[in-house]
Amino acid sequence: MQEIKCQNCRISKLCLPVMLADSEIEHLDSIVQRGKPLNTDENLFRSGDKFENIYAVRSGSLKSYTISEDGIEQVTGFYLPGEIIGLDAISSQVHPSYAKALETSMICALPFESLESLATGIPSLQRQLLNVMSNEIRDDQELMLLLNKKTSEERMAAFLVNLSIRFGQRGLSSRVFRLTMSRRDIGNYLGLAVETVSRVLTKLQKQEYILVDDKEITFTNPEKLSELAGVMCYS
Amino acid sequence: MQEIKCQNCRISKLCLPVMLADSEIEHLDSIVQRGKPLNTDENLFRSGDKFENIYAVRSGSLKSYTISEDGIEQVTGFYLPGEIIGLDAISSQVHPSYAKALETSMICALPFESLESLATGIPSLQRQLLNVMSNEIRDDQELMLLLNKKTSEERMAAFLVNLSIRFGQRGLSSRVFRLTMSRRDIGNYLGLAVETVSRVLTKLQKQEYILVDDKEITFTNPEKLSELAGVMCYS
DNA sequence: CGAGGGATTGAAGAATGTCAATTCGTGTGG
DNA sequence: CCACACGAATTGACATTCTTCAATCCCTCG
Repeated sequence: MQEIKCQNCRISKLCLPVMLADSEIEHLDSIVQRGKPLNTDENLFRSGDKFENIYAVRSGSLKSYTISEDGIEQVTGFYLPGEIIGLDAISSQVHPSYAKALETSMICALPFESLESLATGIPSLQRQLLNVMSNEIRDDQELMLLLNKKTSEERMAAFLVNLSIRFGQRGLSSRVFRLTMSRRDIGNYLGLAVETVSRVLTKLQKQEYILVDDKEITFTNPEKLSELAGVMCYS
Repeated sequence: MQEIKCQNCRISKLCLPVMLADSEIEHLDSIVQRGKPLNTDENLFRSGDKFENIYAVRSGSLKSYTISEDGIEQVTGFYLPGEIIGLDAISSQVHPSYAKALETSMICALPFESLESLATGIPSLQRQLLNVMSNEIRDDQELMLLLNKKTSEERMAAFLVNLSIRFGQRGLSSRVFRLTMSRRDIGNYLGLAVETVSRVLTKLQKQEYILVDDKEITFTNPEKLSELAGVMCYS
């Protein structure tokens, strides 16, 4: 079996190596640490952990979340292969959030110190790092609009369309896909009660926009769904 | 009158120059462009504008906002002296949001190309840039929790306490301060109707947590207010 | 086979939004 | 200089969406 390297990683074009020359990718690859797979419900890191690495998802999916003083959980994002986790810890040097695997997942750890000094010598890497962070800021602002101004249906539609596009970018079907997160996680993320998520999904099904089979979603009317979502801005 | 430079800027310790050596600040200062003041309601940039600079607030205050396809405005943040605007444009090279002055404001423009190449030679500047972005990501996630899980009172309290702390950091009173934004902007930002903002402010006043005189807010019980806010995480 | 968590569905309740009227302050033009 | 108009803010009455509580179903796992 071939060794896993950035050079032969199928999703490198969605990950940090974008825009890097072959020799530069080799440098990057040399600092990447690939551990054993993370099992479902295992934490990649916890709030309060010392910040040492940022992480790229190689396969599987994760959720990030914070827990407030009063113990309320807030899901802040879902991460698919090629996406970067842990950027919110850079300034404080301590993770302010948690990250947990939604399914068995392979993770690439990038020691931040090494990455930072490597980036000093590779402008396009430095740039890509800023790009990834800039995207995250933009997406978070999009999400704010969603949470502030949209109805439960619009939120759900936007969520599904967003996921669909991201699956598509990763070579999977954007029409049929499996949700790896629970209804509870979705509701938490979108600011809705679990029951509301359920209701909205059945309603969207009755309108024949989607087909719901437990975790499996099929788009039967992607146009209408996108329209309802108000065409979110994607990375 | 002394020329305005990063070296003698009172808020440099809150801005990009943090952690920079004197000689490095001089380098940074050399690329900073300081234009004429921005008047109330003037736009610093608009959505769709080509991305050329990021901006540091020198004095005054601004709001950033997006406008969705259906014309709905979403206020995404308020910026005080020392804070950096425009980071969400880095990856797309086009501003995805608007920025508008809430009062007469002085702005420092930092040509991003120059800043980027300067950062390559000054690791602590590169680092500070990442810090600022990391902070913004963290704060946005905090805000998400606020919008998703908190009542109107808690949101308002969190908003006021956050502002209070930021004013304090800038050498202003954290007990008495003036809101530069309208009730409409506050409501928009917090995901509340203007009327709700009004009602909540009067309610907080009746509970003797604060004193409201139009735009002027006085904290009469900061402890209770912070408690209600759930002690947000600040940068 | 039983237990438990996830999901769905129904009914009732609460928080916030919407609509409408009023006040207040400010700036503009006669 | 005053009157008027306009927008911002406040307050009340009502409507709506979503939440909460509760019961049931279903699937998985021990």
